[in-house]
Amino acid sequence: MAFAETFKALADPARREILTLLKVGRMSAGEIGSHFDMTGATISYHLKILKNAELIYEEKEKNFIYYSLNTSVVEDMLLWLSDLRGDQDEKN
Amino acid sequence: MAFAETFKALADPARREILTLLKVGRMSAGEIGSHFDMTGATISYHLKILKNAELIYEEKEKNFIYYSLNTSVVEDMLLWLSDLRGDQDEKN
DNA sequence: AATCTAATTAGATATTTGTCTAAATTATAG
DNA sequence: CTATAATTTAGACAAATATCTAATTAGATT
Repeated sequence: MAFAETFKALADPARREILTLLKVGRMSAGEIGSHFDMTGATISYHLKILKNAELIYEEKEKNFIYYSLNTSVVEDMLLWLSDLRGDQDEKN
Repeated sequence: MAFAETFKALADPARREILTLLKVGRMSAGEIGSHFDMTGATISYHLKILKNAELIYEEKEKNFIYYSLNTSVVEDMLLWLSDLRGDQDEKN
């Protein structure tokens, strides 16, 4: 179970920012990197962690790699937190 | 804004376990510790991180310190994730 | 085939994190 | 007011994390 990995992936601000960027739609690694003051290698490192946590997936196309958000794992986080928060709002 | 702190607090499995224990009700530091194979000092360290993240709060009573879950910050996490997940289920 | 481009991998390193033992704190109970 | 109990704080340290530069891989274009 990769649940622990997912929480750890979410713990870094750069990675959360990447996920926010991907809300709009898929983006190449380079495009993602251009939003940060970090080397491509570092971006690549963060993308790998997000990928391992199954928070994003990649599609290779030409010589670009496009990344997209995988909301189904976000769904699992929501359930865990919702359960933690308790029953005061059972509609989730 | 302690939002980043909260995600980091949630990243550790022992800390998530502590939160789960507190779902049932408040518990003293020692009682919490008895559920783990760690020294009291280490439990204290984790409690401090959860407290700084405002995921729990403490009440001193006699010579015990009782910890309880603070669900309002959990609520903030839920909102962030819900927004990330997108609009396919707007009821939250 | 040679070269250029996008991205990743490898290796190094400083910082952060989780853990321990030992000491200090704080309140209760004799 | 001293001894005990619950917890935290301090200091040390190994492991994990985030970052960089340099090298490598995989495709695309000429």
